[in-house]
Amino acid sequence: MNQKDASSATRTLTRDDWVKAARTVLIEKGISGVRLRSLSESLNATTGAFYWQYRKLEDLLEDVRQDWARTNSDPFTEAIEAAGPDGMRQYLAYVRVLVLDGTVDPRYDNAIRDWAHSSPRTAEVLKTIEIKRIDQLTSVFKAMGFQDKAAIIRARVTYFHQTGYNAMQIKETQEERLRNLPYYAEVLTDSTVMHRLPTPDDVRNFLLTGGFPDSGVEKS
Amino acid sequence: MNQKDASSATRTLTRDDWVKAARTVLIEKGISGVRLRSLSESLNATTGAFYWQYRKLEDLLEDVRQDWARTNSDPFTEAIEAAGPDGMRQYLAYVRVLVLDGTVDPRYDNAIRDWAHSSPRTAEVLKTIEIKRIDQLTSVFKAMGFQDKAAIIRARVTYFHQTGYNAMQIKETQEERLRNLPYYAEVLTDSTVMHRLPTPDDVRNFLLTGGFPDSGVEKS
DNA sequence: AATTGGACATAACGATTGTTACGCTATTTG
DNA sequence: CAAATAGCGTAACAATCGTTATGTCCAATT
Repeated sequence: MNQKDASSATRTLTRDDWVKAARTVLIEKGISGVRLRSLSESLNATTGAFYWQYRKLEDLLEDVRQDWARTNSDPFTEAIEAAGPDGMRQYLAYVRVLVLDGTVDPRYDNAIRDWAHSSPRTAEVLKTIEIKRIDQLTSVFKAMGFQDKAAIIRARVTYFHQTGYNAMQIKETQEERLRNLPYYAEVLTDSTVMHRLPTPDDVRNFLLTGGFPDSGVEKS
Repeated sequence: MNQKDASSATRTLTRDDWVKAARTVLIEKGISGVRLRSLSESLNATTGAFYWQYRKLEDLLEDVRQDWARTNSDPFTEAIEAAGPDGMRQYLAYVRVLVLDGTVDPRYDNAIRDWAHSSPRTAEVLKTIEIKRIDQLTSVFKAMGFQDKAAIIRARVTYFHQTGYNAMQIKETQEERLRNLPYYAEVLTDSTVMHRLPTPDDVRNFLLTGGFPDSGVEKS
């Protein structure tokens, strides 16, 4: 029943293995599913192996929090910064990461938010990241031409909307979601440019190219 | 150390006492805080008292789910139905329950949503209620004059927005929230009528009276 | 070849969980 | 007044939790 498989070399679990395992369980079962013995089982190891890498469970959990802070925020930051100075292009980059990229897992956000209700430290990390995200969106809407107050409000509605959408585990195909996008975009950005995109593929291309490559994005 | 206080009559705990205690802990500590012994302590009783009222813990938890389904949904239903046929008045009634009434506790919603991630039965109850709520909001926006598709989208944005707002435990005074309301309302309903309300008290009165008592609500 | 140390497995500890069996008491019933 | 039952308290059960002490094996070093 011992591990003699997986090549002949000595198995060496890394901290990253534990973080990945914990993240998977956290996402699928919530923080109450993150137990030392089941974690160890999923890695074909025992609790003794864990305490070789970590001094206590809390240390692993802190690594998970930091992992989330990076993997679920950096893609947005990078995409928006790469979109240039145009606000609408920045917004489209944001939506592209949300809908088309596979890098960000919204269920990870949900799990962290749930966890935050029973863990002050998690709540602290969450709050820090959320303030960063909303500030980011605020600057996007300012770049679109909205005044300070209006930009803050739209950033909040956009972020709350996304949070609520994720929290509800909506079952939609990507096609449906792309088809609905112009309607959401109209409410959130007050722009109707995306209504000129009749098919989901049009919407997809629009997001991937960052808007019409010829005319740019119009604003009144 | 026995109970000889609280008048001379025999203490008689009801199922409702247990439900209320469980709800309080659920809201403040999450489902992982709902433990038999601490529940019993909060009622100055022991676990033996619990098993006189319930066969098992799950039976109490089901009562909590049903309690939530009622107390956090009925007020919206009643307010909207009492608002008459005008869509904007219905929307204002919805917002009034949300912001001014004290009957609905948004943290109760959060707790249930968290719980749903680790409890399939809770997820089932939650989904049922949420479909009901969005359908309700959809009919409100239809009454406002929006076409089917647009009404559904606005209902979702509104509900997701509310869900996200609650999930994030925003710290705002009621005054701030009232002051922001016209901006949110503009985005969600595409109406600027509430911008004529300069002070929080104006917004409050507007919500309580269901709109301008003289002119009604204008639509193009 | 003998020794050492890294990378675990094994097993047990105390604490806490839901649950159950049983004992007690005050009120009601006959 | 005696008996019965409702309404609990008490204590122990097995299961599970994080944690620790100790044992074991393979690889690298000397």
